[in-house]
Amino acid sequence: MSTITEISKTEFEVLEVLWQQHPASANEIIAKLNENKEWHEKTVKTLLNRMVKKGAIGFEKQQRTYIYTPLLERDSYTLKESKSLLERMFSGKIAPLVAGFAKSDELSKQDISELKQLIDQWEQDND
Amino acid sequence: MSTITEISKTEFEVLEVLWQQHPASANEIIAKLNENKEWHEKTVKTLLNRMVKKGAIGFEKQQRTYIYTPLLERDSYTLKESKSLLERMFSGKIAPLVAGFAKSDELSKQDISELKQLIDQWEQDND
DNA sequence: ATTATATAATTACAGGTGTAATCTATTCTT
DNA sequence: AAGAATAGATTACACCTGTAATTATATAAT
Repeated sequence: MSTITEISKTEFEVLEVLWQQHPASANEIIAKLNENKEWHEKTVKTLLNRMVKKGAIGFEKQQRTYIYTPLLERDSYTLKESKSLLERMFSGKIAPLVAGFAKSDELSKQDISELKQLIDQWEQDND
Repeated sequence: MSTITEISKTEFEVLEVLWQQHPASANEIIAKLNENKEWHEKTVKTLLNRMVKKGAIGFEKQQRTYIYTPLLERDSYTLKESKSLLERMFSGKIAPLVAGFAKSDELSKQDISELKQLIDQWEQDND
């Protein structure tokens, strides 16, 4: 529910596949993770365990195996993290972050058009 | 020079005041930090020490005391961190991050106008 | 029923972090 | 000169992280 939960970067990667597809067993999660890079089964199990303890995910027993589900919403978690970064390095403002990308040529035509789209939408919704 | 350096959140806070004003002695840094919240002198010294070891800051001896200087550019560090977050949670795209803010009403009229400004500038500079 | 196998729980372990206290060498006071 | 104050160096210490190995337990196979 409320995002008091702190999760680490690797824990996030595991949670990510659970967000994409849940509920899921440890083995399903491990298989999915291994599509991208090598993950040791034991490592993933440890991370799942830690996230259970942190309350970031929950599970149901399906006989001997556990079927996990996220207890944390992706959107609220990423928003919290984004706000934290903005707070820490850009006085909480979004523009300086975007300016940093612009300055070092990290923005594509596509990015710009997506941003314009968002702004248009915002302006329609507000005022 | 090249930003290989990993610094922690608290280290960043200390480095922040050094970026604002350098070179500076430990005491000057401590004084500045304490304008905002309580910082124990020993803690700050430890952090300075660690950053020296990491190569994030350097110093010159002024008799018995050290005068510190950042060896890391703020802009490149914040850009690196921003990119890292975007990579990890938004497939490297900026728009979804901004969309998250919009969705939860975290954008002000001011933010929007700053973003528009940036976009205009970008369009002028590019194509 | 015994053994092999699969799952989860517990333990490991080095390196980072936040937060200091203690030790050591030097400089300022008196 | 002797003692006090100070700056930096070293040590402390619990908790988090990344990365597993080991152990215990339950189930499947023979």
